[in-house]
Amino acid sequence: MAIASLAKAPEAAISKGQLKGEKTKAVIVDAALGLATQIGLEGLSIGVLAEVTGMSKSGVFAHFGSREELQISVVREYFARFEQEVFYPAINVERGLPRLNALFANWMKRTSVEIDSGCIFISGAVEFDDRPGPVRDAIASSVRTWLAAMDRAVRQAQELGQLQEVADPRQILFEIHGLILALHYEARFLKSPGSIERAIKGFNSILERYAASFLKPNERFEQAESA
Amino acid sequence: MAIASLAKAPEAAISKGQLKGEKTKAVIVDAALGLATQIGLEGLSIGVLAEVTGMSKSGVFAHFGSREELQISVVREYFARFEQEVFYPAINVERGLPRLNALFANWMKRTSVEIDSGCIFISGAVEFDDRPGPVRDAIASSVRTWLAAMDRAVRQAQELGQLQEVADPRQILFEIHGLILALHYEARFLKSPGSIERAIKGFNSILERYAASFLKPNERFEQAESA
DNA sequence: TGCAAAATAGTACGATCGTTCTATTTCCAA
DNA sequence: TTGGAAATAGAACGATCGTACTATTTTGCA
Repeated sequence: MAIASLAKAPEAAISKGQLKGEKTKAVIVDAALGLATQIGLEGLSIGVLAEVTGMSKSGVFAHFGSREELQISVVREYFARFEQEVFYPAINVERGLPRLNALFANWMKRTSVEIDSGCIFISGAVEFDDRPGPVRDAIASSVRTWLAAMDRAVRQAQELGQLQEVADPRQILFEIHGLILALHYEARFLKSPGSIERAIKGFNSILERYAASFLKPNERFEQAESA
Repeated sequence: MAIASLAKAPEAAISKGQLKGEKTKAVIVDAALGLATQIGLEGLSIGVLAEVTGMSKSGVFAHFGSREELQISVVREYFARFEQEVFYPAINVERGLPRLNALFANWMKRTSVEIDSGCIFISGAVEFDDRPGPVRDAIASSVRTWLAAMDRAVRQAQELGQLQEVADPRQILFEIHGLILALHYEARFLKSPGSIERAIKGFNSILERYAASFLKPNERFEQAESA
């Protein structure tokens, strides 16, 4: 089960039973994803992509029909991997705080990696701020889908009496989102050390502040591994 | 007194006693700033800038000698205005929590405007993540200068016994920075309503959490105007 | 094995980019 | 007012971009 209807499974299904074209398309998207995380979706160029994959410009182009369609494919693939790394492993964890912890832990793990590689949901948001169109829509709906999943986890923790019922889940989510964005900004751009620890500490502060009662030690976030 | 040594006063000193060239340079930088906030520093094009200002491409170009130098001029001008709007009005406010409140209030006010216009410190961070050079340096040093000013305000509040001495100022700053970034992201990109209120609420939560004692009502942040 | 279809390559286009070079215009102080 | 400097314009450059159009090669089923 995907987070929502946005996941397009056939995308980038490496090898197996697919026509040759689908396979090389997956290869191209994979290369494009690597490029886009580093230099942004707007930095993507079909010429460079052709060079990297050892193909001709028109050969690459033919798979997408337009640069915009290529960008959309990259966003979809990025979302699929995000789902795979961050969301899926956490839904096997017990509902409530444990799952919320797992979701945040996975999100942190991915953001930590992206300190070096970059995050399309963040760079894409800046690039397509003021530029309506299908690419912007793809990014925005991906992010909204993910934030909605986090929102559900917060509400479940409330229903289970682990977080205050009166707290606004979207307020909690807003503050968590801020921690991730600050981590990305201060670590990736400003290169200031200790950012990861500060994000973790901030998350624990939020949980403590909204906790229905005092938390047991094992319910606190300690760079926990998730299934 | 500037925040630090970064402010280059002569930049964009409109009219008065300057050679003609300096005046038109200021006009160009002003136009470039308007463009850059919307489409980013990388989106700046000398051709478009010439069109907007009614000059020739080479006429515009001659003032800077390179596109990179133009971008640096824009960053400096942006910082100068940020200083003018956010920093200066707050240093006349009483040290400690009042000043910290004023700094945050002004920062919020500016960020609120930038929900429509864009912020170069945020878009620039994304654009120059992985691109070393003088433009990146100009942005990073501007942001660091501003964050250092905020850091000083937090420490002063601690020295005055208004915030806990044991608290890490950089932790507090990290969380505040996250609120601003979340506001920018969720309001400007996701267009989700209520973001401004959530940022304010988050700021008050931070102050309450780190407060040395219970705060009097007038020390809480309520969209306060600053001198 | 053969043959249509799919996949890839080759080439060329118009546009835009930053930059250079040279000419022209405008300014401003002597 | 004039002359040298400063400011601006004009035209052209090589490079890169996305895309269209036409070969050519490769694939996979009958």
